[in-house]
Amino acid sequence: MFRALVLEDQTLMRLALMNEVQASFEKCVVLGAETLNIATVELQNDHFDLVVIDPGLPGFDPTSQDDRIAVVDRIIEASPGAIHVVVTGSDNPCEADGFRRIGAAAYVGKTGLAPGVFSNVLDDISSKGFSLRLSRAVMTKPDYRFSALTPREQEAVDMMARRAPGVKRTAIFSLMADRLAIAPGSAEKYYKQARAKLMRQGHRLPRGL
Amino acid sequence: MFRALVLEDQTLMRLALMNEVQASFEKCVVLGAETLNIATVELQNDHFDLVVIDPGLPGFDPTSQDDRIAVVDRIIEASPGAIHVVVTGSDNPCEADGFRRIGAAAYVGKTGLAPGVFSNVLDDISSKGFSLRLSRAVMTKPDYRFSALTPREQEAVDMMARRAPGVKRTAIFSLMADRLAIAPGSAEKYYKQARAKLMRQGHRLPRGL
DNA sequence: AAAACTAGGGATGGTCCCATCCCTAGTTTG
DNA sequence: CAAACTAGGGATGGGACCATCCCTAGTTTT
Repeated sequence: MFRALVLEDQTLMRLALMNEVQASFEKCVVLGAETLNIATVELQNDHFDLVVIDPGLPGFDPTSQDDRIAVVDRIIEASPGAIHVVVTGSDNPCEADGFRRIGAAAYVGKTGLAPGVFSNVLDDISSKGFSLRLSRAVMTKPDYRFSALTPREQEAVDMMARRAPGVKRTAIFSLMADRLAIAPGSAEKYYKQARAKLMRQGHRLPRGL
Repeated sequence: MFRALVLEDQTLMRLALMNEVQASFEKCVVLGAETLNIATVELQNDHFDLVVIDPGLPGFDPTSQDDRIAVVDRIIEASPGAIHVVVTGSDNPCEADGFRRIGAAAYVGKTGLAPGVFSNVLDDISSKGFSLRLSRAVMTKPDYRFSALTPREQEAVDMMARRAPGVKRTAIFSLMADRLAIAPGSAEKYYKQARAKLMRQGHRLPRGL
C-alpha cells in the first residue's frame, strides 16, 4: 500500500494536495499534517513513500531562507526512503536549486499547480529524476462554476469556455472525448444539457457560450 | 441568482474557495480569477454580490503592506455593492483592522479555513457585520485519507479518529447523525463498513480505530 | 446541392453511493 | 443479571450521475 504524507498548514490547500496525491495512485493512504511536529511524529512511527512539503509553516520566519531549508531538511532526514516534493507559494529558481541539493525530487509553485499537474510532477520524477514547475500566471479568462451543473456538465462548459477563437465546437467535443475517455457524442450531449440548464435558469452565459 | 468572484492566484486554493462559496449558497455562480486584471474586467462587466480576495498576488510585493491594501482597495472600489472577504495566508490583527477600515466585511486566515468555515464567516457578517478569523494551528493528529473509502465512509473514519479519549463510540455515532442529518444506525453502519474495508486491505488503522 | 456544424430533445441501462432496517454474538459496565 | 457497548454481516430501495444511441430541424460551409 502506497503511503504519502502532506505537510501544509493551510487546511484547504492541504486537503486539495491530498486529493491530488490520491488521484495519482490507484490505491493509497494519504496523511495530512498541519504542523512540523505532527509530521515528525508520523514519520517516526511509519514508513512513507512520498512526502509533500510546504516550507512556509507557522512558527517559522517565512522570509528566512534558512528556516525554509531547515524544515525540508528535517523532513528529508526523518524519511530517507521517501520521495520529497516541495510545494510553495513564493517560488524562485534559486530556492529550487537549494532544495534539490539537499535531496528534494521536485519543486512546485502553487500558482501553476492545477488539478492533474501533480501526476505530471510524479512522471517527471520517474523519468528525469527531478521536476521543476515554477509559477506563472497564464489565465486570460476567469473560471466559471455553476451550482446547478453536474461535474461532467461543468467540465464541458469549462472546456468550451476556454476554446480558442475560430475553433469549431466539434473539435472541442473530440478533445473532451479524448480527455474524459468517452464518446464525442456523449461530450456533445453534456455540453448541450449544461447549456440548456443555464439558459433555463436565466444565466448570462460566459463568452464563447 | 447570487454571483460571487474569487480572486486568488494559487489554483488549488482558488478552486477550493470557489467550492466553499458554492457550498454556502443554494443557487449561485462563482467566478475564479487568477489575476487582478481578470477580476477587474469581470467586475466592470457584471454585478457581484460577494468577492473573495487574497491580497498576496503575483506582481505585487508580498511584504509591502501598501501593495496588499491597494489590491483590496481597487477591488472594493470596483464593486461597491458587494460583500468583500479578505483571505490571506499571512494574517495578523493589525492588517485585519486596516482592511476593515477600507470596507472589507471579513478577514480570514487560511490556516484555520477548513471546509464549512466559510459559511460561518458569512453568518458572522450577517449577524455582526464583520468576521475575523485569525490563523492558529489546532490539529494534534494528522488527517487520514484512504482511497478505498466512499466520502461517507471517510467522514465516519475522520470523526472517529478525532474522538476525544474516553468518549464512547455511540456518542460519536450520534454526533455524526446530527452533523450529516442521518440516522445514528446509518452512521454506525458507515463506520463499520469503512473499518472492515481497511482491515481487509491490510491497513494499519489510525489510533482510536 | 451536399455536407457539416449548430441547437435542442427523448429514452435507456448501468454503476455507485446513500440511507435504512434487520440479524448475530462477544464484551463491558451498572 | 441486565443493559449497553462493541464488532461484524446481509438485504433493500432510491437517487444521482454516467454513457450511449437515436431523433428533429435550422444554419453554415464547401
